[in-house]
Amino acid sequence: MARTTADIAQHARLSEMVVAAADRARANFADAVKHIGLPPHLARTLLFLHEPRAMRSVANELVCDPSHVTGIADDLEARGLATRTPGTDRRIKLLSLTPKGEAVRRQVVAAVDDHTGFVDMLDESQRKTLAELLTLILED
Amino acid sequence: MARTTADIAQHARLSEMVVAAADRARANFADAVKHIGLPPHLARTLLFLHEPRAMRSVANELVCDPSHVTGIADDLEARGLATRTPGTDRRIKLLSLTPKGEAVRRQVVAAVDDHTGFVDMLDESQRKTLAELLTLILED
DNA sequence: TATTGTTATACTCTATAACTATA
DNA sequence: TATAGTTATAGAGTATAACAATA
Repeated sequence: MARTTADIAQHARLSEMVVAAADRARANFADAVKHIGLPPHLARTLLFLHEPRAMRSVANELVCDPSHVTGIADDLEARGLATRTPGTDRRIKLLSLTPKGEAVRRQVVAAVDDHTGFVDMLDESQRKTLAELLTLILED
Repeated sequence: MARTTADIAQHARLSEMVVAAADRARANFADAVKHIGLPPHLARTLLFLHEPRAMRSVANELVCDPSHVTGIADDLEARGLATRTPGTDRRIKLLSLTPKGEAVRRQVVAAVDDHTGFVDMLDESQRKTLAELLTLILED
C-alpha cells in the first residue's frame, strides 16, 4: 500500500486514521445533538439510561472515574432529565430518566439516526465490514 | 446486523466502536514510546519533523491551535531534540530536528513499527480494507 | 492591514485522595 | 473491612485574546 506520509510506517498511519475518524465521529455526534441543547457528554449519557443504572455502572459505560459521574448526574437532575433513587442496597443510587428525560433521550436517538454523518460515506456492506474489523481490534 | 445494545442505533454503535478503537490506538502509541522517555505528544510531533516545518505547519499536522505549539517547541528545545531557525520570511520560525532529535525520531519510528499493537489483530488484507474504509470516512 | 509566533489566561475533561454512609 | 457515592483538589490538554515583529 502506498504511504502518503513519506516515512511514517503503515502501522502508525493506520493509527492516525483511526484517531482522525474518531475525532470525526465525535464532532458528528456533537453536531447531531447540538439543536437539542445538551452538551455531548450528557446526550451520550442519556443513551445509556434506557434503564435505571447505578452511578458506578454509568461510569463503566462512559469509561471514566465514578467521581466524574456525580457531576453528570447533578447536571441531568438540574435539567429535570433524571433522578437519583435508592437501590435495595442502600449504598447504591440508581440514575433513572424522568418522563422529560425519556422524551429528550428519544430526541437524541432520533438525531443520531437522522444526522448525515460519517457513516453515510459507507454503504451497508462496508459498514458491516468496518464493524467486523473494529470488533477484531477491540477484542482482548 | 445484530444490535448489541438494545436501542442504540447501528449508526451510534459504529461511532462508539471507532472512538473505542482510537482510545486503543492512543494507549498503544503511549505504550510503544514509553521506554523512550518522551510524552506521547512530543513523540508524535517528532514523527512530523522528518523535514523542518514552520510552527504553524506543525499546528496543522497536530490539529491544534498554533499557540499550543510554542510550548511543544520549547519542550523539544529544552530536551535538545529540535531548534527554531528563522525562515526566509522572517516572521516564520522553522522547527528542525537536531542530530539527537533525528536519532530519537528513529527510535520512535522503530518503536511504533515494532510494538505489538492493535493493528496486529489484523492480517495484511484486513489492514488494507480498514485503511480503505477509513479513507472513505475521512474524505470531505 | 494581514500574518507568524508568543504570552497570559481560562476553560474542559478527567483523575486522585479523603470522606460518609452503608454493607 | 470493603464498597457506593461524594467532595475537594489538581493535573493534562487545549483554546482565546491581546501583543510584538514582520510582511
